Amino acid sequence: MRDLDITEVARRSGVPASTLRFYEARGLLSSTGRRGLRRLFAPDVLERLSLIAMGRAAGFSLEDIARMFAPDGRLRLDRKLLSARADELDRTIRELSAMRDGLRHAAVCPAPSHLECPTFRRILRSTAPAARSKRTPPKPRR
Amino acid sequence: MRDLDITEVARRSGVPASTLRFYEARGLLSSTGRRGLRRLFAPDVLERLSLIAMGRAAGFSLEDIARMFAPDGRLRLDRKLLSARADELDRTIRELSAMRDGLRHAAVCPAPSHLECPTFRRILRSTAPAARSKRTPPKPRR
DNA sequence: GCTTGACCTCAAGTCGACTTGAACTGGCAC
DNA sequence: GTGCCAGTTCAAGTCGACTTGAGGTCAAGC
Repeated sequence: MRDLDITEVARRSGVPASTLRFYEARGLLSSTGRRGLRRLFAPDVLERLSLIAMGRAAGFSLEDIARMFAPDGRLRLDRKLLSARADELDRTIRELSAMRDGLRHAAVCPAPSHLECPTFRRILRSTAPAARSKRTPPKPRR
Repeated sequence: MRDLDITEVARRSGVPASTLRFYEARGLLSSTGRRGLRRLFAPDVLERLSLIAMGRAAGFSLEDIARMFAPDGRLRLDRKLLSARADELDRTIRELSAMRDGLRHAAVCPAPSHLECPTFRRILRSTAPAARSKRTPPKPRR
């Protein structure tokens, strides 16, 4: 397969050209050359973009992800790092599950004020220490 | 109980004074007066801070949270909003669970390169569309 | 009455991941 | 050969939730 120009990569991957340039600047991607000014990418950039998306979805920073690629472009995963992130996700999942249950309860709880509902108060108490953990849950981004 | 000064609130709640001032500016909190320059807060500010922490943990923005308090300070929860957030959390939890399983697998997978592992490739494929959802997983904050 | 130290205000900085804007350039169509 | 358009660069802006810094003020202790 021929190299793809940046517009083609953007179209096929759904990743905006501005992001592709940004990723290249961050060392996450490399272009194989230019046609005029226009960047060209080897076809495997699409797989690379999937890997990056997966890394992001798993909660790694771009910097972490950049380190997962060897200079030759091969994947170089640190199994310890992956395990640690899995543990982290596990904790998060537990917290979010409790929060989800609390929200569902609050949505149907008949108590006149939520502060009078024992279930609500229990969750409130269990959240307090979690607040100190300085952990922010996922947010949809534009 | 007497009103608490800002330092006392910070000490008891674990929330930095700078954050308390910030929350007040955002309308999430209100001080009852001053002793000299120093802000005073009614004791129930502590419960309010727990509610805010809970809201944050559930993924609401400060603006959302501010709207959950009536002008008189009472809780005014929008059950629809809570349900919607619960559904959102549910989706997130499922995604994170898949990701966690993938990470655990990758951490022990014996395939020489992860790209050769079928499990890894399956997750890679399932992540791709998720990448378009523009959803960022939770990150520990300092 | 003067120093001190903790709080005050307000503007600006931070962090991560991008996006946007201004000014420029080069291949392609005509 | 020339004009257009989609690319290019680089700096700056955005978003949310705070934190930090500079300079000001006040209650309290000596």
